[in-house]
Amino acid sequence: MRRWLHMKDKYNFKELEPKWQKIWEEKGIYHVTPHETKPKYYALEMFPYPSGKLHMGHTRNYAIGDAIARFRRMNGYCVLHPMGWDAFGLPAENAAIERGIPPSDWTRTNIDQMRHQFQRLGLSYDWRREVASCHPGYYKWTQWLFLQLFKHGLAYRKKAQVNWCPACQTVLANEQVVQGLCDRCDTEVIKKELEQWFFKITDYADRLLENLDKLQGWPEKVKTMQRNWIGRSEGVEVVFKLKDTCDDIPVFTTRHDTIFGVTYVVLAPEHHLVEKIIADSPREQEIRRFIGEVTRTSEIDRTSELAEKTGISTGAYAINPMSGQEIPVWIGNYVLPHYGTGAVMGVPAHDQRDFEFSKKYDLPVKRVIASPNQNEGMEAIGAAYEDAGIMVNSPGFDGMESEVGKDAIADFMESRGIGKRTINYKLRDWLISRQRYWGAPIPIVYCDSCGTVPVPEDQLPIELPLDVEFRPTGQSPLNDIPEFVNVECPKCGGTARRETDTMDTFMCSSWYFIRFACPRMEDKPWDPETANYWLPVDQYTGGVEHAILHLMYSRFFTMFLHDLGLLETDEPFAHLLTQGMVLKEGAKMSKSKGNIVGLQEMLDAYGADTARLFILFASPPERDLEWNEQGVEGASRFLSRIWRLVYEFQGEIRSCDSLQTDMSGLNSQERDMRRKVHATLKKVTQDLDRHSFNTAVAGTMELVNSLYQFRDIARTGTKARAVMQEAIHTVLLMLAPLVPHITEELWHEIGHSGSIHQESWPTVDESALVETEIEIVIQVNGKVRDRMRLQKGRDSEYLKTEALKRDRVMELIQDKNVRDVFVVPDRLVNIVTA
RNA sequence: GCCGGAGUGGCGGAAUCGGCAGACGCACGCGACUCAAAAUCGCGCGGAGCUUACCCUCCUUGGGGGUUCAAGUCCCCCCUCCGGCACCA
Repeated sequence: MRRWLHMKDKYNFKELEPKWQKIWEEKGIYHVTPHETKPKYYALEMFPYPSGKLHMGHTRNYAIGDAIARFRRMNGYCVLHPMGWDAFGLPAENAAIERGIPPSDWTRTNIDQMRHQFQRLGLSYDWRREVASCHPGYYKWTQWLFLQLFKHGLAYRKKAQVNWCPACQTVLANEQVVQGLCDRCDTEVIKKELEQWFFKITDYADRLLENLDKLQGWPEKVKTMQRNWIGRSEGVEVVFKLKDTCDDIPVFTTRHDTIFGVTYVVLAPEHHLVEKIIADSPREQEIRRFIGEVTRTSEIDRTSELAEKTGISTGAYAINPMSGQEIPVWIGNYVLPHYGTGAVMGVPAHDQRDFEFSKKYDLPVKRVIASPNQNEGMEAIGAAYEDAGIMVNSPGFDGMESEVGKDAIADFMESRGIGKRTINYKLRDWLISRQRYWGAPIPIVYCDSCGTVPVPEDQLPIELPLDVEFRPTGQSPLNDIPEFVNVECPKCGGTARRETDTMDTFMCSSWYFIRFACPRMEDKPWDPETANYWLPVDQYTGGVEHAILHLMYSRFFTMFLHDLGLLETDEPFAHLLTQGMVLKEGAKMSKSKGNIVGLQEMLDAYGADTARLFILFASPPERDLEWNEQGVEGASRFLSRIWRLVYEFQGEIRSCDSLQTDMSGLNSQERDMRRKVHATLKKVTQDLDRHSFNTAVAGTMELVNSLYQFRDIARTGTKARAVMQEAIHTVLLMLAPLVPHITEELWHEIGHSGSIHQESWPTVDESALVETEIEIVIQVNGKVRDRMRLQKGRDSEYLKTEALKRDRVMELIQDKNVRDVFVVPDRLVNIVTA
């Protein structure tokens, strides 16, 4: 009995999915090494935190990434598609505190579980390259990177007002504070004065900004978010002198054209001169009370636009360096200590905020910009005039257009040494210390005689001790381990103390995409030649929630490494796809809402291919996706439909020993069918290329529907059979990147012995697309009124005459004059009547 | 407030360059198969009117205006939703 007769009549994913997963793994068909002749392609999805369970958001991310990787592979690229674990972080510590499981064990168990789920999804990773950021072989190089930054003056320690999350018991970077709340646990963040490690990302502010224009493959949305975050603004820093003490009060402004309109100066309550000014003021107590109130206010309340602007006069005066005028010095709650110089000049006539402040405290308003349109004073309007205009009341600059005046004033200030052109950023340095255990230790030692000493590179990694007592105290638990803390100074050999803070986990994830090039290299973080072969990542796929944090830190690292000569590229990700969320009943799936659809349940009930197909079909990747159980049924039904089609024809297909390639002499039905096959192939190829998975699936469904209609004809002769055979091959190949198991199974059922995933993408036979006859739409006054079938390629004149001859057309235009006729060749004729 | 993105049948969505709106799927309805049900296969499916044969006509892509022979697509104004930023001097 011949083997194919054993083909099951029903699609049984439970049997075939594990079977192929095992074979793929054993044969290592997704293993990759640099290839001399093939073009390279680096497909990457954001590596997950090993929480223990994959959810639908993960599934979507990885289904999209896998489809991209597989499609490129079939198109002749040498594809790097790796996966790893962002394995340091707080949940492991919390699990340890709650359940007494050491973070390393908890993390390892979770990784094992999640890797198993990844494998059950049939994702085409080269698992030999797996990395975990908590592995000493990995974080050795995270620490090495810290040392390189330190060596180049980009890692430094300073005492500063920092964000402290009382729940997480650690400091946070600015990027990790969202509307005053902790990004991770939504607890209100408080300010603490602490000495911490920072990375000087601000040195790269301009490049981070400018390079965005080069990133053609990034969504505009993400680039805009980064631009806003960097917040570059051009202006001048102009120095006001304190009247009695001659202390400098530098002020940053973008409206130096309004300098003659300054009627007061406002300092942030935290400004360093405040102490000096109020020290012997008769109103000292009153002022201190005000400052106390402001600094006690939380960051959210203080920076909320709704918050009332309050201030207090210090009684001191400053001198306007341009006009020589004396103006009062105030302290205001709305002046932020960490932007610009922590002091602002007040121009109530031309800044709405200053205008309101001046009204409240009865400060003078002095108009220095006249609106070009109207001459009446703005006092009557009750608002500041913030637009450009003509300068007035500005001796030496009167009559100038304010934009021109800006330059003139900046030049004047620079020539007199009272101010200089300056660029300010909202971006601040990246705070990377964390007072927690489960992270990469900072490779620094403090010595009484040598000070801050970097650990020599040959002593890396500084390993994290594994048995640790957990008490969340706000101090790193590493403090309690004398063997860890007490060390010899690497410089002088004297007694020294190790830094006990660990690094922000975003540090670990800012370079993992490079490590994948050489995941097991021991003497170097990577081999430059290999890394330069693979990088940059050609297509990066992940959630938009990382638009700023992870994506900007990674760009910063890549630029830095480029500057060191360790990488050729200075941008890590050439193309970025940010996939939408998976929703249930319109809401994000979350534990608290209890609306999570677990992957495990999906895999058990429908299998990996159905889950993947539904997720890709239901919505375009960037858009949010509403989870719909009935939609999943539909996806499953489609796969069964393909299964039955192949089942029905596998005898015929196998009986042709080789693929029929002679397609001459087809009758018209066969030709139409074949045209549909190649037209679909063309469409699906384009769709996958632009990541339009939903339309690619829809197109394939349409083709399968047509093939069902063609079934009876397919049995009428060898030519028809050959068309069906080619069609089924094409369908399986087109779907292989999306649903790898069923296509592999059927590929073997129709007589192939090699893997479908090592096949080449099919080629469109352009000759099959040629249509001799075509339908032309006839419009009268823009409305479709008739259609005609004609030979393709007729000229406009012919189409026009033919259209006007039609009964239907003559009937409609009988008593009217034809004013004009528009012809789109091979498409439509529009007859316009008077 | 500012900056993005979106708004299309009962639902998810399609229309890639200004040229037939509603592909494909879900749901629903009808038919075939069946003792029956499920599954499957086939057909129908935006709304209204007119015919209740086929046809035909009108309306319809958040609302209003415009450009054009022709607009879901381009321009102007407005509404709603989502995301980001938000006293940044």
